[in-house]
Formats: sequence, C-alpha cells, structure tokens
Amino acid sequence: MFGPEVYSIDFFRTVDFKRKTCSSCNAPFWTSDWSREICGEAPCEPYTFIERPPAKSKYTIDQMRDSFLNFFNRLGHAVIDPYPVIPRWRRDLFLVSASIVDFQPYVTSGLAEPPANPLVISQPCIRLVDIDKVGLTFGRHMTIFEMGGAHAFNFPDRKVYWKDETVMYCHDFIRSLGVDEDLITYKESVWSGGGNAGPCFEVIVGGLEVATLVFMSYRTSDNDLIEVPVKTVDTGYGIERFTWLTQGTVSAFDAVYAGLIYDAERLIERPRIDQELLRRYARYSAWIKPDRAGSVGEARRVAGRLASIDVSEIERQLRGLEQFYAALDFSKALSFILAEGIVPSNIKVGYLARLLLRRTYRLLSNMRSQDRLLDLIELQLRWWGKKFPKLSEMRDEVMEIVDHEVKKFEATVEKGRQAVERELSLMKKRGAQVSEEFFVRMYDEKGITPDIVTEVASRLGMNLAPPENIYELVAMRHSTEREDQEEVDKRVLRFEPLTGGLPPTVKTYYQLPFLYRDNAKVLRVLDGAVILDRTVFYPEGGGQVADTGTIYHRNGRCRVTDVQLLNDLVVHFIDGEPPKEGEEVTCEVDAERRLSIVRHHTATHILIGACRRVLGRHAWQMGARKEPERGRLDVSHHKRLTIEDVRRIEELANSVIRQRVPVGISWMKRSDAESKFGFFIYQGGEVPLGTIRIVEVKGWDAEACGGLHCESSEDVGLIKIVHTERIQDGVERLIFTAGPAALPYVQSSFATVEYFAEALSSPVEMVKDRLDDVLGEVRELRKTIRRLAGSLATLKADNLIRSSTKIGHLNLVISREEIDEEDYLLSLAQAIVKRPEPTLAVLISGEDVPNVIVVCNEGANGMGVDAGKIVDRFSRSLGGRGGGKRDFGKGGGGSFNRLEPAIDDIRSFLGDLLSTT
RNA sequence: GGGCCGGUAGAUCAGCGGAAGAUCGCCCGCCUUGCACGCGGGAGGUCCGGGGUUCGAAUCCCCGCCGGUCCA
Repeated sequence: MFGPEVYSIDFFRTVDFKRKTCSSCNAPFWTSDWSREICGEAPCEPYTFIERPPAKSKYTIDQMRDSFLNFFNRLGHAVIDPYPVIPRWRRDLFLVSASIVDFQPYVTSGLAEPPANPLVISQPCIRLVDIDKVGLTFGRHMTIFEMGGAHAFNFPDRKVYWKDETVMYCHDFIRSLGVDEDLITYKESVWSGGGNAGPCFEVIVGGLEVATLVFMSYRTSDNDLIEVPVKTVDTGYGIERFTWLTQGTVSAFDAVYAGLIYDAERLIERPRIDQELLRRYARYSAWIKPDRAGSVGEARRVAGRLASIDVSEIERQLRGLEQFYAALDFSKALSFILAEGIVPSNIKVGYLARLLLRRTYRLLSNMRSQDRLLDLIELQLRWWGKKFPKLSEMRDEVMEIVDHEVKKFEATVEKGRQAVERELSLMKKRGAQVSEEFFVRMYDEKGITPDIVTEVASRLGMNLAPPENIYELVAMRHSTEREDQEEVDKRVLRFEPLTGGLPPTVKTYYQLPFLYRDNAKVLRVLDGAVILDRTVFYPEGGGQVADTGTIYHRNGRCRVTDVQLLNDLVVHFIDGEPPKEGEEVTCEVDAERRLSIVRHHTATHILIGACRRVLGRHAWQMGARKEPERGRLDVSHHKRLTIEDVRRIEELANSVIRQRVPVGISWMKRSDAESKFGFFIYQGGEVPLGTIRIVEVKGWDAEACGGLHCESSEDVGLIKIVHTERIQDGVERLIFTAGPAALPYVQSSFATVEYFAEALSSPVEMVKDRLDDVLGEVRELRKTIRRLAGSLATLKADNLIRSSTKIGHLNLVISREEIDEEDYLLSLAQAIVKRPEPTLAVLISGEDVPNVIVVCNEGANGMGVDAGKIVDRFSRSLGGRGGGKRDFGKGGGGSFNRLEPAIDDIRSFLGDLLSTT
C-alpha cells in the first residue's frame, strides 16, 4: 500500500540497519544483523525465548509496566493514568481495544487538546474477537491485556516527533531490557482501524511481535485514504508479551499471572504436564492459528510434530491446561468490564458482558468447577485491584451482579434443557429425524448451545451431530431483519445549504439562563423557520426538550413551536406570520414551561446520584428525557426495582432538595474534568468537545451536560417517581415528576383512591383491607354458585325428566332455561342423561341470542343420535350454527322467534330418524 | 434498536375452536414401631390484561403488560 520510501528512515541509516526481505514470508524488514534471512516472526521461525529469555533479568508485569512508563517519562512523556475499559466518551465502540482509543476521535482529529503531548500510558484493553484463540496460543492472545502506548500528536503548527524518534525510542527501550539488538527486527506493515490508517513497523523479538509502531496519517473513507492534519504517533507495546519475553516461561500466563496462578490453582484444576514436553511444545505454539473452525486439532498436531512430540498422548491434558489459561483470562476481562458498572443485558456492551460471563461459566463447567466462578472473580478483583483501584472499590457490586447473572443463566439452561429433552423424546417416540433447524431454534430461542443438545440427546440414547455451520444458520434466520438507520432530522438538515456564512447564534440562554424576554435581529427567514443573531430559546438537546414561545415583530407575531441546533446555529421553527430578514424582533420564552423543564432536568441529576447510592455504582444513566410535565430516566440495574428501592431513591433525592445544595455550572478542559470528577461525568453519553460544560450538584453529582438547571436543589421542590418499567433486560426506566408538575398526578391518585373508598363504603385508610375482603368474598361466592348450581341442577333434572316426551324409545328433554351459567347448564344436562334409558337433552338459554347445548347418553348414541349434529341442525333452524361430538354439542345464534318451529323440526327429524332404524 | 419464542393449579408443563388436564408439591386417610415408598381420597384456576372474529375463544387476529433468547 505504501512505497518503501515511507519506511526508509534516517534512524536506520545512522545505526547501520539493512532492509531485507524474509525468505519465508517475503515481508520486508529492517535488521542490524546483515546476515539474517528470516523476518524473525513466528511462524517463520519458532519462539526462541522460551527457557532462554533474551533479557538480562526477569520482569513481573508490574515491573514491566513501571519500567516502560518510566523509560518514556524520562524521554519527556507525561504519564497518564489508564482510562476505563469501557469508552463511555464515544458511541461507536463498546470496549477500549487500544490505547489510542482513549484519544479518538477528538484528539486525533484536532478537536480537543490531549491531556499531555507527548504522553505515555499503560491502557488495559479488551478484544473479544480473539476469544477463541485464548489459551490455545499460550498467551500470545488474551481477551484482556495492557497496551503500553507512547503517543505524540503532531499538529500542523506544533510538531512533537515522528518516525525517527519513535523507532529510536522503541529500539532503546528494548535494549534497556538487555536484549541484543541483533535479535530485534522491524517488519514493514500497514495498520488500519477505528477510521484511521497509516504505515507501521511490527517489532519482533525472539519470534514474538512485542510492539507495533504506527504512524497515523490518514482517515479511511470508502477505501480511500485522506491525509489528516494531525499526525499521530500511535505505538502499542504489549506489556504482557514483554513480560513473557523476559521470563521465557512456557506461556505468557505463567509470566503475567505468576502470583495469581498460585491462588487460582487451589480453586480450579491445573493439569500437570511433563515440563520438558511442554517447553518443547510451547516453542511451536506460534503455529496454532485457529482462524478457521476445525483446524485447532490439526494445528496442534503440526506444532507437536515440529517439537517431535506425540501430541495425541497429552492432548487431553493440553486441552485442560489451555482451559485453565483461558479461565484466568476470561475472568480477568469480566472483572474489568463489570468493575466499570456494566450490567449484563441483552443489548450492546451488556450483551458482551453476558456472553463473556456465559463463556467463562461454560468453560469452568467443562472443568467441573463452575461453582468456583465467584471465587475466581473475587481473586481477580483482589489481585488487580492493587493496581486498578476501581476493581477493589466495585467488589460488592461486581460479586452481586455475577452471582445474580449466574443464577439467571443456570435457570435459562435448566429450562432449555428440559424443553430440549421434551422435544427430543417426543421426536424419538415418533421416530422423527432431528433437523438442523432444531439446533438453530434451540440456540436462537432458548440460548441452548449445540453441545447441550447433543449431551441431552446422548442421555436419551440418541446420537446427534450438530450442524457445523450453526452460527451461519442462525445468521440466516436473522438475515431478513432490516438495518436500523440513524434517525436524521431532515427538517433541520435541509436548511444546511441555505445558512452558509451566518455567524454562530449567541446562546443567551447560557449567559442569562433566567432571561425569558430579549430582542434579537433576524438573520435569515427560511421555510417555516428563522435564524436570529442571538436567542433565549433553548434548542432540544441532551434529552431536554426545546422551548416554545412567541416572536413579536413589525407585522405581528408568530409562535415558536420547536427549536433545533444546526451545527452552531439555533433554528427556530415558527407558526404564523414570519418576520422580515434584518428586522429587530422581541423573543419571549414560555417561562413557566421552561421552568418546569429545568426542574425536571436538575431532578434527573439528583436522581441519578440517588440511584447510584441506593442501587450501586453500576447504576448509570442509559438515557433521559426532560419535559414540562414529567421526566424520564433510564438506569442500568440487573434487577427489577422494588417498591422499597423506589421509596429509598425518592427519599434520598428529596433529602438533597431539602438541603438546598447549590448547582454550579462551569466550563472545564475535558482532561481536567475527567481527572477531577472521574468518568461518571459521561452519564449523558459522548460529548464531542475539548472543553466541556460541567453541571455539578455540589457534593452529590457532576456531569458533562449542555442543559439548563436550577440554581439550587431546593428549586426542584419535590421529586415523585410515578412509574417504573423495565425497558430492556438490565435497564430500568423511572418516570418522575418534579415540583408543581407532580400536582396533577397526586390529585388523580387521590381521586382514584377516594373513588375506591366510596365504592367500598370504607374510609380511605381501610381501603386495602376492605378490597382484600371483597375479593375473597367474590372467590367464595364463585365457589358457592358452582355448588348451588350443581344441586339445583339435580333437582331441576328430575322435573324435566318427568315432563320429558318420548319419541320411539328415546327420552327427549327440551327446556328453555332462565339461568345462563355454563356450569349450571352442564351439570343439568349431565344429570338428565345420567339415567339408563336412551335420553337426549336440549337446553336453550340466553337473553337476546339463543345459546344451545345438547347432550345425550350412550343409549341415544346407539340409536343413531349424534348430539353434535342435532345441535347444529337445531341452531341452524334458529339462524345460527353449532357443532360438537357424538355425546356433546354446543351451538346458538339466530333468534328466539324461531324457537317453536325449530323445536318442531327437531321432533320430526328425530321421529324420522328413529322410525327408519 | 430489531428479530424470534413464551405467559394455563404453588412449581414444571400438555391441551391450540366445542365439558380446564398431567406430573411434582400440598392436605386427609390406609399401610408401617417410625420414616420413606406404596395405595386411596381431597383442596387448589379472572387459562397475563384489553379489544376483535365466531353460535361458541385458553385455543384464531390486533393492541398492551410481563418474561426469555438471538443479532448489530
């Protein structure tokens, strides 16, 4: 993609490096060892550092991290604390997958200043794409790892450093570990990701790629590369890989998790494998590239053959060891994710957390240690909490969430297992073939993986092979779903070409938030909208709805119905006579409405603070809306809110109101705000600015927020949560009212209760007991009626039988019944046909529309009488329809006017029927 | 954000247009020194809610509520 000149840097010439081409993979690389023919990266050659580390001493991961940070610090890089593994500051990613993610897109695009320049950071990163490789590659891949990032941001007017220094620093760092420079190779390559791209060097030592040095110079756009003004040095040093390199242990896990492994071994089994075999095998573990399904075993055999080991002998133990490694890695990644307050869910990053937790649980259950998951998590929290305090702080929340999620998963699997067993045994009984569709359906609908299906099947004595392409089949099932597209406000966007050259609207609503009436100059009149030089109208944003109001002008007035932001212009949508361009107008916001919206906005901030304290620090705002009549706050939480939760949140929130806490608003540098308040400020989602507006309810809550607020918590008046619902798994929605807006709700609730009280003739405070009594009475009455209907039926039956008519040998009872109760009619009919002689009962009930049931006994059946046919014939003569079985039928419809002829008809029909037989 | 599946006795579920069922659990009795098993009997239901179609809906259709699951 890039020509050789891009990689040919002065530094290589000053240290006498030579550009060579690998005789194995043809990749160009740079080396100080002129005789080298191979790039040095496995699998062009095996790992050479196992048992023979090229460094002068062994580093623990903590030592490696420190020496990396210190090394670059000495070179003028400011050390930056690691960012959370969840990038709350951007919407396009779920997880931080590289150190540069911390500074994308605002810093790399030039929108925001970096916290320091140059800087160095050791950033925990999570990459779930590698999840299947973990363990198999002996630690070359981990779902969670620390990326040492030394970054320099070169602005057009301010250059820091570029390729020569970058490579030199890297080279010096590796040599500072005592590594001979002949062992280091720099492979030319191209890097692309996160919307950026550029040439890069892959730095190889001992067969292992330990760092990547990227020179980010382009933005990718539809396969095109567009040069960007800010040239970013994006280096990624694999802290774990360096640690492994210096220790030369069998796997990276043995090096990185050294102390933790000792504790973990007491929790889950670690297979003992002959160390000498393992060492030989480990050198070739680079050959394991499980990119395609089914190739794992093959790759393992190849590695075994190269190491001259018969892998089949130790395959089982090897697999056990790989699982042990993976269990360490997965539980660590899970701990880091959950410590950020992620609640497992069926959407977004919550779904990833759930997926990872389930993978970990299944892995452990393969090792028969699923009940050790919590212990393992606790171990990880304790161990890594020493360096990453959030893990210790969030211990209780994380443990609670894991415990809850595991119970949910166990219930899901158990239910699914039962369903699978039921369906399979049914299919077995029928001798039906088990289709691929069954596997897909079980996975899609019940989350039951094919291995569980086959397991259940084999217990039932069935031998099933799951479809190999199960995930493709699942994908096919979903292929008809339509893509959800970003909702763009076309109404505003269509104005974009018409507003060129206009100065940014002065946002008076920020400078004077309680000014509701002000003059302004009309800059542009559009179709149904106007743009002013300054405005008191707040445009919709951050969940706060737009202001409404009136614009007074020379030719009259117009209503402002909506206000939207278009870049830095405020667009007022109007209804009525528009003003003229250039004229001076008077704007007036609907003040009471605005005040109510503002109360709901401040209330939202108070509430999220209360939720965090009552529910736990995993309670993040997942969305919010502030209207004049009510507010809405979505909060992440793993359980349904109880009435008690709601009560405590309400009480706590209102106590903040009582305390008259001042609400402060300040503009701060993004990085200053982050370090002062933490990442909790991103409750409202991403904020695409270098300088952000912080709204602080002093001592209670601080958030990056562009909305308007009360001056003091007391101004909110009252917060009443009126309703909660679960909008997704793991997200609870609170609907609340603030201040006087609560009045209509309170009034209508009161009215309802008073209505109950009156209807139940009971004082308000007794309504609950009284209602319970009444409902209990209803149940009792229902039972009594059923009993009475039974005894009434037996009495009535005797009467009817006495007045029955005979057609041949058949007793015929036809009766119009007053009581239209199904239970009564059935018992009556039952009682009539109980007698031994052939009997047919036709019972008609109902008020406006006839309802007919016909019952007969076996004797009648023996004479050829069919209750279902009789009821249909009878109902049809009435004008309706009916049907049923030989001994029982129901029908009805039509009109009572035709009752007499219908009865005559059925008599003569029966007469004919019985005389012919 | 979207797709799919489900909601019937305390629990797990069957029934999928014509009389609400099974198993477990619960209560009573028999058997037993006692317990468990076994046997016999019994209690327990607004078939999630609301509309519609139909003579008739747990069952079919629409809306809502609740739960589960998969995908991005």
